[in-house]
Amino acid sequence: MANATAFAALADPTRREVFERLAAGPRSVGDLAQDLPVSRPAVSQHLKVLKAAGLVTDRPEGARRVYQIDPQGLGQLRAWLDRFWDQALEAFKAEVEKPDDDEEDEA
Amino acid sequence: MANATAFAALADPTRREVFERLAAGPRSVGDLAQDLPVSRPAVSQHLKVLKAAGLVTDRPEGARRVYQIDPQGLGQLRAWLDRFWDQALEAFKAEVEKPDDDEEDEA
DNA sequence: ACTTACGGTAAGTCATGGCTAACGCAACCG
DNA sequence: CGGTTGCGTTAGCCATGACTTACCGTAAGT
Repeated sequence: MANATAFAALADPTRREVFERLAAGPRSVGDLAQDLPVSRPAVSQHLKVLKAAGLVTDRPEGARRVYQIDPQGLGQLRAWLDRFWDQALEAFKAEVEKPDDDEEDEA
Repeated sequence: MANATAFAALADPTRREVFERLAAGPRSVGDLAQDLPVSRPAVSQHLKVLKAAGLVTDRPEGARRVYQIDPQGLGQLRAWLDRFWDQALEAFKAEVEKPDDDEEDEA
């Protein structure tokens, strides 16, 4: 499952912070680290994880390195969640509509 | 942010396994643990986390305890992701359409 | 009431990973 | 060219958490 890494990536609070900042627009590593409570290497590592999860892309811009959101990874996550949503909701409805007796199809 | 716990909950592979099994329909703890590679207490702990994240609900059924998906938690997660999707996509488009830079890195 | 089944909790172990500090490398500028 | 700036990487430390075994409360069956 490809979104396994995506979930793991977004599970970390700092990483989500980085990701949210990136959602507003492309930023460089040092720029991101400047208004975050962690060091620059920490941000760099987090970006590495986000990149591996397909959530961000990096582009070298001179000496700097600019990171930005990768809509593809986010889209995959969204697609998985949507599929899951349908399945879960269906099972949920089926359970609600059966009082306490096991009637298969009633409504 | 409420979905912080949801992301953390779904980040664990075993917990996602439990959650997916639950998506197919309500199950009891022992039932779940039976076809999972972990012990019953482990499953119980995972369910506790999922419940705290608002992803599942539990209902005592005699001596058993039946767990099922909570569509509300899943819906919140979906809503957050959707909002985020719009924001990220907009920023992404704005960056691509920026004229004074000629990079062709669009998906 | 005793026994059996089921689940949650406590304690302890072990692996994962997030963090900092220190180093190496490449790109701008004088 | 040499100094400076900006990033990535490595090594090591420490906190978090996933797991198991053992135990206890509770509900049903006899």
